[in-house]
Amino acid sequence: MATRTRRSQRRTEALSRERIVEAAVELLDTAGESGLTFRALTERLATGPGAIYWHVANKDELLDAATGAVVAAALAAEPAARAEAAESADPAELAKSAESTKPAESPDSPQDKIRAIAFGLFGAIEDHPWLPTQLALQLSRSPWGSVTPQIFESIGQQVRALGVPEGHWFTAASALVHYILGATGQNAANNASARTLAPDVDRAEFLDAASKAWEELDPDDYPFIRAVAAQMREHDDREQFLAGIDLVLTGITALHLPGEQGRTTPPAT
Amino acid sequence: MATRTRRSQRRTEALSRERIVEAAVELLDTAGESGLTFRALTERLATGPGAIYWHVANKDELLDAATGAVVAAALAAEPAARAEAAESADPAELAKSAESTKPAESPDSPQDKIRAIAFGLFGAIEDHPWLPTQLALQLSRSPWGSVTPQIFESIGQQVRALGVPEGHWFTAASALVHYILGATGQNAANNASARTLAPDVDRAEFLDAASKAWEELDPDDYPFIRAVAAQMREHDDREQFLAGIDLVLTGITALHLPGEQGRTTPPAT
DNA sequence: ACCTGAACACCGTTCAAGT
DNA sequence: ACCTGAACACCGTTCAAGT
Repeated sequence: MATRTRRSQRRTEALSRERIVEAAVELLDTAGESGLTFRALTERLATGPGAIYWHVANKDELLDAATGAVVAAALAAEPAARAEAAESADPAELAKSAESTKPAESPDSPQDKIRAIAFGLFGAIEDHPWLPTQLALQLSRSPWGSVTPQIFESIGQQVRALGVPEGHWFTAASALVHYILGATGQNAANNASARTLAPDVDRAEFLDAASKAWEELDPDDYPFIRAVAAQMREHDDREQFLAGIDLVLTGITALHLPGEQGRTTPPAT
Repeated sequence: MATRTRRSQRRTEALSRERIVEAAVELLDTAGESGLTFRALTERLATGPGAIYWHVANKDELLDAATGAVVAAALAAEPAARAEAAESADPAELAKSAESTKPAESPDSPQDKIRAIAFGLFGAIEDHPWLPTQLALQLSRSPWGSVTPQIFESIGQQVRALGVPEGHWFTAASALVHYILGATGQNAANNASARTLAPDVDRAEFLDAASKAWEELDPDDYPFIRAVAAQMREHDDREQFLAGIDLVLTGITALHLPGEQGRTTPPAT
């Protein structure tokens, strides 16, 4: 802890948009969304606010760039993500789901690639819990800004590879992306609140507490949540997340399967 | 336009948390998220900031209360929502999807109730475009605050009524809620950006412009989005939204159907 | 118990001035 | 072209004081 981000050191390197975005991500990671201010940024970069505004139009653009950088990294890490997931998840659980009666599906099937993309984003929130919130904010700022299309595109390509009829591409890709972003956001929030409420306590204990809180809800108003509280206690985040992906994938597959008994709506013609 | 929110008029009514939240919603609706400030609020309510802080802990709590009020209204409007939706959607489209080969399904089936809940929230964004963003922000503030559980519960009850095996309740309800919130957010953003970019132009022209922008993306980087751009031009928001709901419903139904050919993962035991 | 409103700390952003 | 840093407008929040 001798040379801890000495500002005199940094001063030598030239300021650039890239370095600013990098510093913004670091600040978001370590100090949270409220920790990213222009003053904190200028201190970290040893400059004045004017210098930052030379490279970046405003705070929103900076936030978008930070979000974009992290998402791009997560999507690029696709192949590695699966291995990492296997490593950090409960080995017993993983083995169980791997060996059981899964239908024939090639190792690099579109399904697997979709899971890999999803897992890449899911994993990114561990280091960047602010990601889902910023994705939502960016969506509201500019719906078809740069980040969402990246995710939509990478998922969409696999949807196409899945053999989904063209008329359903948009619907199928949207359903997957929305599920992924929603579940990712939910999980980031859970993590954050686990850390905030009890920083020293581990995840399992937090889930236990949360599940108890659920069980104490008014049975008349919240019968379902109460009933589901028990499941919550012993659920594994990654497993749950994957189960949701597979559920949506099942729905998508049904769009072009011959015997379409589960369908509730006609194709869009 | 004679007596337009005269402050002297209001002064007579006593200040209350309810009235503050009501004013906050109005401000959000008319002036957007950046328009809701304590100064604008004090002016509208003809008080000082201290008075507001007597009834409300801080801005986040106020935002949460506003979000909660609007969501509660949307969920309560369930039955009416369908009728309203039928009225404002393109009649030809609706008729088409209504008469065609839909499998036998009672008029008040869980599926229909889920669609009604979803439509209620979907419809609420017309008047309250800030809703999805605030839902996301509230989620990140307190994951199991008051609003999300309300939505989760009402969807969950129908999931149970659907006959989903208990082990999948959580997954099924989560998938639905995430899709609904995601699609709702996407749509709110589209509406907002349509209004911002071209306030005088109607929705169809905006979609046309957006779809053209998509078609101009680099074909090497965005083959899927380009391919899907054409679909986007002639898509109907509500129809698209419903198609996504039905896709997820199909996936859920497959969880407990006898011939489970679409499944890619074993049940959670 | 409920309300007033001046004051405080902090924020994003600007801009004349420097190199 | 790139950077400096004081200054500005505005924000959420506090709190001693009133009724």
